[in-house]
Amino acid sequence: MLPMKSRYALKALVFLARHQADGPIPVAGIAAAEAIPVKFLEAILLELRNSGILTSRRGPTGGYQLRVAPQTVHLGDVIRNLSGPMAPLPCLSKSAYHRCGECVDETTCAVRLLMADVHAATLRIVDGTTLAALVARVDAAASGEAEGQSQRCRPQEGPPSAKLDFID
Amino acid sequence: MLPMKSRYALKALVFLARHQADGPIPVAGIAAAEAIPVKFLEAILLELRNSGILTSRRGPTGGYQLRVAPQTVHLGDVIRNLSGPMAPLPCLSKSAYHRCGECVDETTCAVRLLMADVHAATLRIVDGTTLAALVARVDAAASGEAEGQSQRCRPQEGPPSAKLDFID
DNA sequence: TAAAATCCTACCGTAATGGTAGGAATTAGG
DNA sequence: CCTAATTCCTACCATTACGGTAGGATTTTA
Repeated sequence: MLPMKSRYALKALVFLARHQADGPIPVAGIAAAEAIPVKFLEAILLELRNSGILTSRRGPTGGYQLRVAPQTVHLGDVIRNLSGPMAPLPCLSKSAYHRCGECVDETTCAVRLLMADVHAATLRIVDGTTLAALVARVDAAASGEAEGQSQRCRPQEGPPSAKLDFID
Repeated sequence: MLPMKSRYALKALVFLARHQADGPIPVAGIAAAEAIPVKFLEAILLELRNSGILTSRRGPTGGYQLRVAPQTVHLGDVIRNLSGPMAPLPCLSKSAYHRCGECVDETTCAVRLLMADVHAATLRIVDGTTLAALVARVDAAASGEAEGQSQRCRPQEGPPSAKLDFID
């Protein structure tokens, strides 16, 4: 299960990406629009700011704003920042690796071999999708809704991305 | 994180698949070979038996044994049986669906659109891999270890599997 | 009948999750 | 300079899931 923290963060980021032009937006506004507990969202946006993806301004007319372009925000990094590594096994995490303890031989561990594929597939999606791409996809879902055409997730142009070095 | 319950189960099943010819194998034997807490494994194997994938015999010379062919055991079902549905969001689970509560419009929910892909990719792997295939892969890893050739997970012959209806 | 095994029920400590409470610091507008 | 709106920061807390353990009842073989 993706933790609420990450769910709320993604929702808030999509919202902020949509309202880039409107200047800083207060937490209360986002919370109301997305039905997220205010104080909880407050803490989440603070973390996102401390990790460099948001800017904030205090006082009246203050609020949060994207610091970087939505095209440069990789969703995997968002999830990682808030909820830690996503590896399904400790021995598959690059950033927080540690042996499984019970594992007799890591290179021939059945569980590891299976979950390595799962992990790789997950990373390819979450790290291969940017905030901009996600917003585009939501738009596509909104307009294509009637015709029922569910579209793919990566409408990103350019060469199929130069060897991303996925972390976790 | 894949729960220990499922990890242990997968290890035990691989072990049992390897020792199919040896008749029933007592819990203590598997636990010792795979470094799994005995009483915990006891409970796990019991569940696997109740779900129909293992047979048991009591008393001396008793133990556990595969009830079905390893080619028919889909690893996704094993995980589901022991640890419940794997959907990363409640609204993506077929077997335990329920709305996210905070979700304003489910069909245009950004989080859902993203995680749907992750979920699908995961199911394609865990439900597309059988116990037999996993054992084969471990063997491949064991022999290919020196040459360092990491091989793919599905050496299954036949057409690319007739529309599996993945559950969770 | 003794020993080896499965089977079953109950319990339990620890950590993570999903928040809430309360207030301090900053800033804009009047 | 005062007030109100906002971010920022520190604590706390209830509930649940996880990863087991304990103890014994039941079955079966030798």
